[in-house]
Amino acid sequence: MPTIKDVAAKAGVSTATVSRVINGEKVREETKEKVIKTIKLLGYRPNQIARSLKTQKTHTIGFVVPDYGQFFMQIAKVVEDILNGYGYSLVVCYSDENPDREKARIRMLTEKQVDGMLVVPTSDEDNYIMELNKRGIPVILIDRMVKDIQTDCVLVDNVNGAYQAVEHLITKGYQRIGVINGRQEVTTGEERYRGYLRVFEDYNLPIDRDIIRFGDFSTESGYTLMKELMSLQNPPEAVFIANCYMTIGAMLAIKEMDIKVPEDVAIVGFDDTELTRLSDPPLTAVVQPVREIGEMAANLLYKRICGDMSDYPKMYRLKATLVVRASTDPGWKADIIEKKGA
Amino acid sequence: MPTIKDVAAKAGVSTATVSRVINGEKVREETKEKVIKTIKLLGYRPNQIARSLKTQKTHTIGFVVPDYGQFFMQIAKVVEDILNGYGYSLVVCYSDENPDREKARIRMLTEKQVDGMLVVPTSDEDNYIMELNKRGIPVILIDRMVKDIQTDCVLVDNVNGAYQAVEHLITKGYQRIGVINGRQEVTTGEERYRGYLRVFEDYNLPIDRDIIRFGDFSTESGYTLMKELMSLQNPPEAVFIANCYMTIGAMLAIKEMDIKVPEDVAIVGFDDTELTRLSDPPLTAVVQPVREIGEMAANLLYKRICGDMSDYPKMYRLKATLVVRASTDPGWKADIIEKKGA
DNA sequence: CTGAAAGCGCTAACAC
DNA sequence: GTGTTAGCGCTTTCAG
Repeated sequence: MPTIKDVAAKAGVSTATVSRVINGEKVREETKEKVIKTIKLLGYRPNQIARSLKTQKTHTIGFVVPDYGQFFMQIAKVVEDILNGYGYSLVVCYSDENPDREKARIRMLTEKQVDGMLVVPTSDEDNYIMELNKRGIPVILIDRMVKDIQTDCVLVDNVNGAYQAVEHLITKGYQRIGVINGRQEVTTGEERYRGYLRVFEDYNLPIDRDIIRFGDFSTESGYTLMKELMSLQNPPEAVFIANCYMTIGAMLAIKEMDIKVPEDVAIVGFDDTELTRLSDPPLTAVVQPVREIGEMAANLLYKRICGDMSDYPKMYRLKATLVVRASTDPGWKADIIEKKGA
Repeated sequence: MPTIKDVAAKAGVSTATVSRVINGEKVREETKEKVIKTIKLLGYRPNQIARSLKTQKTHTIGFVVPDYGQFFMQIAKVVEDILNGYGYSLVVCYSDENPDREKARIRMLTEKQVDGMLVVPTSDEDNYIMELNKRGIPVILIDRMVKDIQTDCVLVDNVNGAYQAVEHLITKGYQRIGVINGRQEVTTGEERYRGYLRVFEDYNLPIDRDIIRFGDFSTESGYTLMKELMSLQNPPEAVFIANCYMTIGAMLAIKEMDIKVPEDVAIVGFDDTELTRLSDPPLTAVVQPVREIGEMAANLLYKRICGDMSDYPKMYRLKATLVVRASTDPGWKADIIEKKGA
């Protein structure tokens, strides 16, 4: 690998000049051409490590997701595209919904000197986040909030999303509406539960604790809890499930128990995947604006990296949409193919 | 941020000593303790960039996947876990099945000076791969091979996988068996097609070009081609679909056309996802040993990074397994829950 | 407009 | 066992 020195020597200029050419600074046209030619000739590529050491910039940004499932990876994809466009590359790593692991990953990213970070926090406490901000590393929270912390974040209105889901069920005439909640230590989980409760309040309906369950967002928990619910003496007529993995688990349970949807129990899930459309029956679901989430987050982060803190702390609250399908509507029929978003 | 110099000064030793302590080299116990105490006191963290500049090692490895779908992300997860264990971190990026983009990502990783790379090539030609190897950057090919190239790779026996699938169909008594192939410029696509053809040869059955289609691995192509097939005057009785995204597309088409599986047409797909189990009906599929693929690849790469080239070039060929479900067997009934692998 | 030179923070000979 | 010192490859004053 040739270095800037080799280029300088071969071109008969100083390393400073070569550096200037590389960085697009003012250099006499003639000199510039000579340098560029030599660079090509030697196949020279600037050493990013050396450059980073000097400039304190790595042009890398980190993204910590709880898991590598569709929802977060779709976001990762749009984030990566946008950031690539700005000349940054993305390091994605997963926390496994585990605050300790999350902290470890963030620490790793910090040591790698990323210029900024996107994180989906696995807990609503603990604020190493502010520490990063203090250290001058911009961080954008995605999807979930951390309490008592003022920082940039891109969120979805989960209360409203859940509300729509449950209200739809009520409108459809379902009475005993159960819920499989996600992790309450995380704002999405808590907010969706809140949305569920609020419908009952607004409609002045009684709440039955028996059919309210708490899972951990995993497929397994969805499976177990759905089995529990449907084994009740008086099982729910409809169930709202607070995320996509639990919905998958719940559907597996239903399949296994030979229960008819929506005749025996209506289902409304959260998040949209191919599965929602292909499952038997296709699922009514609250769908989140994945592309927008990614765009807002990537652009906001870029703005911060560029030093523009003008509207800090900025909070985006995007709206989710209810998509009705057969799992809450026996008469439903797919007439148009819904295109794959990813 | 304190530097090694600050620590040295405060502890009253030389930077060399501090460095030795950090790197676990022999230092008098007394001195070591003093240094460690100062490190803690100052909250010192070694600057990885500086270290990399000096040692020429970044302790980072790159992974280029065609997409962020379940199959590759499951592999990424096991790879990341293993590599993390060895003190390496993983940068995953996607090529979008596009050779140019792939080249760009590999170039980016090279400039980031990764210590090694895992790549799922998007084409069976073009060998910048060897260039990397020559440059001393170990590369392991995953899932797909590059022709005329001798290098480490972890593959699945696709010919055999497809063979099992189609043979199963024949055993079940299906006669007109169609296929939706993947990209033939990629070894998995080509091999699976080869497996399909070989069954016909072995069983001395006629091949009908009409029901052989070529997609590009995408959901869209699966959708379109399945529609084409089923709109034929004489549609196939069974279809083998060469990857999971196309299977999804095909199932969407089937749903839309109101075709019964397996009564009107039997389906066997490739790769296992929750969808295979939840779709209507659950899908017979060739499942690849995801965990093993990741383990073999990560460990082999680590070995290479450590300078052990003993068995180079090593080629692993793992076996795929056929899992039979209702899409080829009307009598099938799920009795045990198949646990989520990821 | 260009060059000389001083580091960025760390490691690794090489001395002592 | 520990210190001195010369870089790793680049950017960036500061002179000229």
